[in-house]
Amino acid sequence: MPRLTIGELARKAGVGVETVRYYQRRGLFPEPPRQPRSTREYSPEALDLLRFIRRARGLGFTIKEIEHLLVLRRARKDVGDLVGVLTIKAADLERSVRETQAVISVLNEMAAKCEVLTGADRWSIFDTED
Amino acid sequence: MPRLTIGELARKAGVGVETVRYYQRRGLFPEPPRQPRSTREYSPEALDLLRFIRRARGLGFTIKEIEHLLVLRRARKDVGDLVGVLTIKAADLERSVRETQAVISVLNEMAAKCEVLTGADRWSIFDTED
DNA sequence: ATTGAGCCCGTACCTCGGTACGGAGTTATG
DNA sequence: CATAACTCCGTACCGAGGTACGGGCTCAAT
Repeated sequence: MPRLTIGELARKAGVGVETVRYYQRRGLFPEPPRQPRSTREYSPEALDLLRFIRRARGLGFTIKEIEHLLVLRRARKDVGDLVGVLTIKAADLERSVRETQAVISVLNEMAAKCEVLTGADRWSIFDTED
Repeated sequence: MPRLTIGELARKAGVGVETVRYYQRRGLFPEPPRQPRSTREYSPEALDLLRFIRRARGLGFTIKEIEHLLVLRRARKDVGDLVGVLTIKAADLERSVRETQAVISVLNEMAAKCEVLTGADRWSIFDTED
């Protein structure tokens, strides 16, 4: 059972050492035992966990949401709402995509309006009518 | 020519008083003259300006980008790259939409995979293969 | 023996766009 | 004239997710 130092762990998971310490401070990541003195010794399970966190972060889950995921994950069964968590997150992202697309439309309309105006009048495209 | 206090100005533009002061500190918004002593007196042009800033913020422009827009706007002519600014911003947002959509796809695939797994195996959907 | 790497810790700092606080002075209304 | 509402200013704080710093250890190789 190979034990890892924080530096090895961080490298293998693709995050920074400071990030691991940060996750520990946040309580996302349990403090590992320390064998001789001081230096932390991580098990391969810790590496799995850290990769899980990294993956979830990459999927847009916040630290708080990951805390929740980890509670479920630690339970190791009865994960009936995992699909729910994924679809809710997907729906969240879809909502933000739609909002952004609305802004894109406005910008494109403004650009079109802008083309038919000249000089200082162009700035009128920023006017609101409410 | 009605002069406005900071509170009136902020209310009419739909932002907070502190926000106006903040824009002033950031140099986005010029300090208005002060007639008798202390209180700022804003012209209707200041209201236009503040509404412009608010509108641009709503369209996803950062403060720095707005600074740039304001330089162009103050020039009051030769705004040939205004269309460019708008289309670049639209393209930025489109890129971020595409990135988010990719994540949504992954989440949906994960949810589908999850449905055919049971118990703790479900967590394997978070595994990466690189 | 002496670099140098890697680890320990607490704490400060970063971005971004504000928001809040608190004490003092000023203005508007009754 | 009193009281409320507004304004002034500097500074601190928020959330989110880290990142950096600096002093002090220990360990291995040169």
